Amino acid sequence: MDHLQLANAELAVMELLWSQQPRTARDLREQLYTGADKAQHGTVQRLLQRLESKGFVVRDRSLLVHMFTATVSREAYAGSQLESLADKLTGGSLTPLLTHLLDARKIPRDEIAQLRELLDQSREENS
Amino acid sequence: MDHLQLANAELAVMELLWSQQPRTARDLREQLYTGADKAQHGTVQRLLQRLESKGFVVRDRSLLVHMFTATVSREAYAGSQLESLADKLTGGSLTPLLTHLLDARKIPRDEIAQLRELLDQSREENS
DNA sequence: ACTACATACGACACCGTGTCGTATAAGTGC
DNA sequence: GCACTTATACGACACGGTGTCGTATGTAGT
Repeated sequence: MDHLQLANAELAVMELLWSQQPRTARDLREQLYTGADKAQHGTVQRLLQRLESKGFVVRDRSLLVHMFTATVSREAYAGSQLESLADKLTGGSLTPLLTHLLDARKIPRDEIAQLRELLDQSREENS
Repeated sequence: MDHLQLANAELAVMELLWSQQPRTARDLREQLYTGADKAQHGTVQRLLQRLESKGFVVRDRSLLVHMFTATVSREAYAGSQLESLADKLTGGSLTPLLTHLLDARKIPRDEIAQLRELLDQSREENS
């Protein structure tokens, strides 16, 4: 059920849910289309419907106005995307993905430090 | 000119080029469509044309039969994809991308060691 | 019953992709 | 030069995903 992609508009919806949960469709609509010239009632509804069928969102139908909640955290989604990137391009391993960025000095020093810390931490847990 | 995506068939062409350069369109066709039932002459040509216009490939037109070469290495492409993933999902920083995978123990121990080594190496160079 | 607001979903246009067919050009052998 | 082979150029098409809307249907409140 994984490795599915989120399109732009879908991602925008997820961003909102990640920032606050649960939310109503109306709330989402007002946040997404502030210039609410017209009635995008259906658009958001459709997006949510597709997100639901992709498994990224669940809705609480117990109330008249459904409440929507993300089933996947941003970090989990990011991780799965990173995984599928590695699968597609580097046989599943992460190292080659980073190699070029490091060589090209595209990663700031403090980010590198942060990554080192993350890896250290993970080593402790695994011991 | 970056952050462009490669589609499946396009990626397959790039894979071949990455494994050996330069190549002719015919060579690529024979590798891609080994079951060469029909004549995919045009298909590969089209793919190469689009890859060229996306800037992933250059062709040497000096000969009658063009020679095709990738302009981007697999590592560079992988890196740029990783970057755009970070831009889209985590404000450009890489750490959150890895966090979940590490927490979920999805990265084998030796890969972690490999990453640590990579980061150490990069620290030396930057000093 | 009327109104206000929700959901459900068919329908559409748009774009990228993968595919093919055909037109055109360039070289080879006679 | 002519026929033949092989290459490139590119228009055209079907297909799938996306974003959008319109409309039908349902439910609660007054």
